[in-house]
Amino acid sequence: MVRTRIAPSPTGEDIHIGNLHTALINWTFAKKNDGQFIVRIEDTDQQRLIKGSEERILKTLKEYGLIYDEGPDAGGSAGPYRQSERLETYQIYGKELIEKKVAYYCFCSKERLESLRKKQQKEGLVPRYDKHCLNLKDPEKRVEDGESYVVRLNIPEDIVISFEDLIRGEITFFGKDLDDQVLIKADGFPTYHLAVVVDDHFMKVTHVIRGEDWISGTPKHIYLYDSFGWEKPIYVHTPLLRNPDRSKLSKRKNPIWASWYLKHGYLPEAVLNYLCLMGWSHPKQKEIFDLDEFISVFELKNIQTAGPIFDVVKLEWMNGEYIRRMNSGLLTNKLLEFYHEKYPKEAIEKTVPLIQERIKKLSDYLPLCEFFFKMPEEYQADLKPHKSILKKAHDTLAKITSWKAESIGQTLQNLTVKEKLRNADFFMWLRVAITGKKISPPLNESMEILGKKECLHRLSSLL
RNA sequence: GGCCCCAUCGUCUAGCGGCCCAGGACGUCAGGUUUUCAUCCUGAAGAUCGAGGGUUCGAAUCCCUCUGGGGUCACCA
Repeated sequence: MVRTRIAPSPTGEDIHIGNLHTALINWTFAKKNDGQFIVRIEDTDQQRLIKGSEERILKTLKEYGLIYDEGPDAGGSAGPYRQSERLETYQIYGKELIEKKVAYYCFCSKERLESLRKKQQKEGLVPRYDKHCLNLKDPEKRVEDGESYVVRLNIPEDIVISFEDLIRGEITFFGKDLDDQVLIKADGFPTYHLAVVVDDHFMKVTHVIRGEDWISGTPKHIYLYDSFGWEKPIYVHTPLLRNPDRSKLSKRKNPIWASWYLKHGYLPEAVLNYLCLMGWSHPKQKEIFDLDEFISVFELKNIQTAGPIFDVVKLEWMNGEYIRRMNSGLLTNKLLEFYHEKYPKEAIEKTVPLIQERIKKLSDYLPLCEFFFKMPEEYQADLKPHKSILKKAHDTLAKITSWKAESIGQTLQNLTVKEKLRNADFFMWLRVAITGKKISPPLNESMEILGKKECLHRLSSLL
């Protein structure tokens, strides 16, 4: 039985787009194998906790349609799914490690650690704990006396730890390069390294699919699994999404919160489709496909190891493709929802055929179509020199009995011929007069939708 | 800096020893259609496959070295 998981920590505004990427892979792999996809909240850092973060992460995940089988608000037999609610478990296994001499109590002060680190750095050494507390006489007594302590992993200097990464092959680390990582902090909370191993084991996670920034932490996890005598999961370290300068995707250089894209008019299915293409490609080189298809053709082994740049331009193109291929009723509803029903459905419905091929994001709609809902407040061209021709246009249009795009167009066309005007000039003036803008949906059709009365009103108000 | 990961057009990628003097997509540029924009159509530029050595009859594909990029080195995840 395949069980995958993502383990976001509620220390940000929302789920990171990179985490959404790994969530997508975890979810897809679970689906493909009729397995379960779990969300576990890693809230062991009490300092960095952000209120409301967990709720937003879970909400965004749902908005993207990555529905989890088990999680803090979904239940499941391996719960609780919030690490802050599993503290006793970590305590028990921390003790077990101490008994097995795999871990030890450490009473060093922050100050000592700080000066040790400074000294090592000064000497050009890698900052590492010096095992100062490894062989204390009676540490249990000091713990019982209430002295502040942490529990550290005791990594032997001469050990060689290797593990197999499904897409990267064997990766080897040496004990001398690894630090005696803190497993249980002074506040009694575990650090990531203990919690992740204990939880993945008891939650029966079979495949640990996470970002490559965790590779260097993995040997510690391996050492813990071996010490407990537990079966290890299969590891897959996915490539990290990058900024255009190839550094790890960051807030400064990119919108990183997954919900940002939704708020700015991107469709969840388009974002997910684009994410599919980050470090993976369709066997038939297809670029646009839905999640069902992704599930059926996806293979973990085909994930690329090089870190891809997250290119918003291509994402926009893809979003535009999704909008283009959508049926117009659906697009109407999406727009209605996107603008919180601020505009009447019937009105949006009529305009959709005009703009469906012109917008790439839902948010492109309003700048293009706002003139349908209200008079232009400003005009992108000076119409004063063209008042007389606009007057003629007004009077000619006033005579039209059947207010249809075709007859409007024909009437205006005749006018340009009669007045010996260039189409491009005349229609631009009229376009600005009606819409306020130099760029708009097709003019005749727009005028038909606006209605005769409103069009004449807009023209006469300029005269 | 130590350790680890990675390396094909600007970007996402195809490629698993001969079908590749490297294919597709985004983007860019030029032309056509069009009353604006967008769409659409046609075409073009764009990668000495990071560099240098091997292995081989033959290498983008295998090996080594170097270079470059990235990650990680907390009582953060």
